[in-house]
Amino acid sequence: MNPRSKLFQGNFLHGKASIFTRNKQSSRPFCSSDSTATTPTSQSLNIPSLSELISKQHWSELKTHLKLNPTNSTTLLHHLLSSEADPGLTLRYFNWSQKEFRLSHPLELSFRLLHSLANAKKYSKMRALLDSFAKVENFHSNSLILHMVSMSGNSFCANSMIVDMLVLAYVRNRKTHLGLEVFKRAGDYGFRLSVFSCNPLLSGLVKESAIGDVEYVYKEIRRRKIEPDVITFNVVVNGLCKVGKLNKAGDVIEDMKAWGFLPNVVTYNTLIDGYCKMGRVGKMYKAESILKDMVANQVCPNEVTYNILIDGFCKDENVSAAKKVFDKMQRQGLRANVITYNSLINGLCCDGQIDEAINLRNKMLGSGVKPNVVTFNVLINGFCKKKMIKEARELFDDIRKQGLAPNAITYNTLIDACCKNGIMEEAIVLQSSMLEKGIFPDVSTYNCLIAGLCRKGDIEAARKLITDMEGKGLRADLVTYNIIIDALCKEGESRKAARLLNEIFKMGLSPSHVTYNTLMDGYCMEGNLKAAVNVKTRMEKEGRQANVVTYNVLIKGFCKKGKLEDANRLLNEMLERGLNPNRTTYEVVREEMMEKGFVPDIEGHLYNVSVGT
DNA sequence: ATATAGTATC
Repeated sequence: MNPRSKLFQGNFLHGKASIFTRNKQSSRPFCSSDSTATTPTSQSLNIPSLSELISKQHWSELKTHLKLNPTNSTTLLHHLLSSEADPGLTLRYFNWSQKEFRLSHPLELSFRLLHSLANAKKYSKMRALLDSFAKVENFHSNSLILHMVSMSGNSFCANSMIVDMLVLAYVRNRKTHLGLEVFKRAGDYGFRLSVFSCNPLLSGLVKESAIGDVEYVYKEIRRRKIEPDVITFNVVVNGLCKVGKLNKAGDVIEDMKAWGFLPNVVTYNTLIDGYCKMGRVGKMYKAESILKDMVANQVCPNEVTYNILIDGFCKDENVSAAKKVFDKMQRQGLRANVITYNSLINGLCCDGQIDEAINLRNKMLGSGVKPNVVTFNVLINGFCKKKMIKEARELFDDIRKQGLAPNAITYNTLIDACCKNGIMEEAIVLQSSMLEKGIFPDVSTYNCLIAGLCRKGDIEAARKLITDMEGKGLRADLVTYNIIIDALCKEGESRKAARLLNEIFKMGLSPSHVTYNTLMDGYCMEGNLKAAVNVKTRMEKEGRQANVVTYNVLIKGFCKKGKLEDANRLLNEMLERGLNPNRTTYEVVREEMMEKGFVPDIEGHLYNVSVGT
């Protein structure tokens, strides 16, 4: 028996620090575990000759020696780890034996192997081993795992490295929350993590929109004095922007400057995109002022910067401003790419300028930029919005001629158009043809069809389709519920619709703005303004601020009942909260208030909206 | 390892 494993066992069983562990670590959380550590018994095995077989890589011969008793393979691993065996070879034996005998060696041995690989600087082998570990790992508690890591090796550096790589392995295998848990525990042990794990962890948390966790990790990076880099800050800024915490995103940029890091083009682009997508009144003005800041700080805008602004202006229903940015971009010597064209073509389509959109597509072809399936999707959508189904179908047929393939979004767009134009049969045919092409109808496909049936007032058929969909393993999502709620409201069954809110929570979903706004609209149509206002209160209690549509719905409801003073009060409240009135707001006010001789306080502002700023 | 475009519900 070798001294190392004896020490290991004593240490493990009694929870005392061995001479190999630092005093600091003796207070680590102790786990009484299923100690799978086996005491090596070499009597029955001829270790030297087996080691010889491994070094010669005579696997089949080795198999015949070991297969009588597979626990022998673990014993052999023990010996390899305790001897001077080459770690690379031990790793090969480790992988081979696990696969050959369909077993998992004790966790402790995996980590001892990692330590010996670390000593031999075989970092990519460590990553691969941890990656396969993270793939199957679900059941061990991370406190046990960290305990194992710290017990199975004596180098603090190697411990930190292994934990760092473990976080990365979890994140890469889409187990972000396990990665986060290890990150937290690593703090208890004092292990030093690096940007190589922290950045991907942050990025994974941003993708899951776990913004609270992003902020926690960011704080911990500062507290634990982990060296960040520009990317660390950029990811955090992105996370904050995605949930609309734009001021906090600005604070992080100030932090980074104080830390000695200069914001780069990605930092600025991220913040500009944040304002474009989540900003309120004057957001595009703000976006352009960030662009000016960026230039003043000698950071040169790139294609992405301009693409973000073009899309921002288009979504803000200001295509002419988007066109100006498009021209400016080319004057700066930057080439429009497929995303630039797609964004602007989409903007034109949404604005009803389908001919302009086609012209731009031709210009795109002329300048040698190849369209992709998105280009087709936005144009098909443009034609569909104009009820030009024939043209949309022609474009659909062109996709394959261009050597491209339609995707689920292409089909969904067409299916939705058929449903909206009363040709449900066509929609069903398209749905089955997508199956033939190996593109699986998704929840959106069903939502289009369900909405189509609801529009016809056939809620029963819609419910049947939901059952059908769930039979195919697709779960109803929030949009599905919103569609049903809308249908019930339109049938004058707002109370029934309201009961679906509880069902939404039961499904582990949470109602969105659309859900509440739809229900509010239902109550307004029934003339039950009190119930509608209660929905607004409930929504705000759930942490969802009223948006423009909320106000439009309520204002319309109050106007219909002749309560113009109340409608006016809501308009003011909307502006005070920094919300931008849109065309609908304007139309509601024009038609419902002005006609009754009532001039709302914000008429001047609405006038600007109506003519376009 | 970070930033940009397209479908369905109000």
